[in-house]
Amino acid sequence: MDSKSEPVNSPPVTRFAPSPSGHLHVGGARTALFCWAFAKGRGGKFVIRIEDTDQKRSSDAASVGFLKDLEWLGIRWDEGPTYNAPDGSVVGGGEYGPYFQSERLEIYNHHIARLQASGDAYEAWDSPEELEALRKASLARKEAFRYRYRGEPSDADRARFAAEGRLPVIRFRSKLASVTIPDEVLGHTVLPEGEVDDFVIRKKDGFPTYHFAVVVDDELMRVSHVFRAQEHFTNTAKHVLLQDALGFRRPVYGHLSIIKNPDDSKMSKRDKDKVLRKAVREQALTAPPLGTVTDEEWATWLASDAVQLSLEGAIRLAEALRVQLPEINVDDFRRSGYLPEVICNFLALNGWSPGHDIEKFDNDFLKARFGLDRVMKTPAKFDRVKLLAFNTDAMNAMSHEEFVTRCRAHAAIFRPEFLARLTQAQFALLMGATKERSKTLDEPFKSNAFLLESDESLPFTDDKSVRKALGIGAALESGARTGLDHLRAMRSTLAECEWTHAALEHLANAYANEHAGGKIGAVAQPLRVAVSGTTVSPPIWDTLLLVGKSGTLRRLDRCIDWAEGLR
RNA sequence: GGCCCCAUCGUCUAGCCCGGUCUAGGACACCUCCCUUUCACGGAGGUAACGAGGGUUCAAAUCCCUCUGGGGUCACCA
Repeated sequence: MDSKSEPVNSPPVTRFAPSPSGHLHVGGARTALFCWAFAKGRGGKFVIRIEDTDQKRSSDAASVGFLKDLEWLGIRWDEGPTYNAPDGSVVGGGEYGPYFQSERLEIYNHHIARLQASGDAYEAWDSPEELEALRKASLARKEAFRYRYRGEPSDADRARFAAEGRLPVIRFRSKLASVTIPDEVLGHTVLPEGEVDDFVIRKKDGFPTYHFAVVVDDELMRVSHVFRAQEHFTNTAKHVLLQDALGFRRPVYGHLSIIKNPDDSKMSKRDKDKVLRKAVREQALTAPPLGTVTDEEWATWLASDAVQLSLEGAIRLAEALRVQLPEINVDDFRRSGYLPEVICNFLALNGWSPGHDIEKFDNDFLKARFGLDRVMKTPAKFDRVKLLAFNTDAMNAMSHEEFVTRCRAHAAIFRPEFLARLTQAQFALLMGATKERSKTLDEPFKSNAFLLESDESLPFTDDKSVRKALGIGAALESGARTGLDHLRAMRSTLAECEWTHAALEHLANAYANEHAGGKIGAVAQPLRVAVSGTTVSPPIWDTLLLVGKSGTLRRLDRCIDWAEGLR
C-alpha cells in the first residue's frame, strides 16, 4: 500500500470489537474466530475492545458476558478486558487500554480538537427536527440525504441555541472526492464523489460516534487488520477519510458476509420469540403454564411483538410447551450439548474453506491455514442439521472416558438434577448405555428424563407405537400373546431374576424362545414401555439396570394397570 | 429510490484469478436397500447445481456485457 502502512514483516494485530452484550451471537463468534486465527497463525496479537459509546446501551458487568463464550470456544485474547478463565488463568489486560471506549473520551477529544484546528471538523447545531426536514426534502427530490456544511450560525442563532440549551455535535468535513474502499475480500471498490457526507464524529452527549472511535482506537491499538461484518463495508469510506485527515496508518480491511437462517431471514434473538409465539398460538394458550413466566410478563410479552421474553423465562416456557428454541447464541449451542471445537470447525466452514475437500479440522489447523483469499463473498445459511452431524461424528470419535468426563461437566451446569438423582455407578451405567447413540453432550439426559420420574408417577404415553408394543386392540391368532400378556407373564420370573445384564438377557431369551417365537423384540418393547413410558430408550437391559429391580417391578405393575384401562 | 457488493446441487462448498483434465468434486440433508430388541449408529447404492440472455474463443462454470435475483448502506446505533 502506501508509506503509512505497517512494514509487511511486523506481526499482525487483529481485533474483535463488539458493543456490550451478555451473549455472543454465532455471527460474532465467527468474526472473532477469523480475527483470532489470522493473528495467532502469524505470530500476531488478537485484541478485544468494547464499543460502548452508546450510553443507551448498558455497560454493566453482564455486558461482557460474551467473554465467557469466547473463552469456551477456545478463543483467547492477548489484550482487552480482563477475564478469569475457569482454568484459573487470567485472559486480557494489555498496555494499549483502556479497552472500553467509554473510558477513552479524553483521547477522542484530543483528536477531535486536532481535526477542528485543521478545519477538518466543525460544530453543527441542527436540531433533530431540522435534520428531519432536510431528509424529507432530499427524499422528495428522490435523492439520498447527504449532510453538508451549512455555514456558521449567526450571533442571534447562538443566543437562541444557548437559551434553548441546545448542544452542538461535531461533524467531519468530508473531502468532496471519490473514495476507494480497500477490501481484501470483496476487492477494492471506488465510491463516487459525494457519497460520503459530513457525518457526526462527536454526539451532543460528548461521546464519539462509532466511526470516530473505531478509527482512533485501531490506530492507537496498532491494529493492522480489520475483519468485520459486511454491514460495515460502506462505512469504511468514512474511516479512510478520517484516517487521512488524522494522519493515521491504514489497516487492511476484510468484510465478512453475514450468516442467515435457512429460511433466508437474518439470524436473531427474535427467532426464539417467534417460535414461542407460534406455539402459544397453536396451543391456544390463554395463560402462562405454571412456573414459567409471571402473568405480568406474559401479558406484556403477548401485547407487543417488540417485547422479548427473558432468556430464562423463554427456556422455561419452551420446556412447558415442548418446543425447541432455535440456538442463536454460542451459549444456546453449549446448553444444547454441542462441543466447542465442533462449533468453531463448523463456523469456520460458513464463509471459509481450506480447499481440497477438507471439512473436519481444529483451531490449530485453522490458525495455520486461515487467510482472506479463501473467504466467501456470499452470505451463508446456518445449517443446524449439518452442525448436528458434525457434532455426532465428534461424539462418536470420543473415547468412553472423555465422553463421561465431558457429559458430567455438562450435567454439572445444565442437568444438575441427574447428578443429584443418579449414583456414581448409575451415572457410569447411563454413560455406557448412551454413548453410541448420543449426538450431543445433552442427549444422555434430554432423552432419558424418565429416569428422574418416581416409580409412582411415571407417565405412560398413549400413542400408536405404545399400543402396538402392548398389543392393545390387536387381533391375534388364538393362543398368541400380546405385549401386555408378556408383561404379565414375565412379572414373576423377573421378580426372582438376578439383576444383571447377563441374567436378564438370558431370562428374556428363554422366555422369547418359548412364547414369542424367539423374537426378543416382542418382549423388549413392552418392557421398554413399562419402565420408560415410551417405546424409545437405551438398550433394554441397560435400561432395566438403570431403573433398578424394585423400580422395574413397580413400573411394570403400574403399566399393566394402565394398559388394562385402555382397550 | 441513490450508491456499492454478490450469484455452482435443497444447504455448506471445491473448481473460477492462470479458459480445455468438469459427462462439475466433497460434505450435510433426502430417497432405496442392508444391519437391528426401540431409538440412534454403521454399511452399499441413488437423485440433485454452473440464475437468464448475449458476446469473445477451436473450446467457457471459468473472460466481457446486459438482464434478473439476492445482500449491504444511506442515524447524534454500532
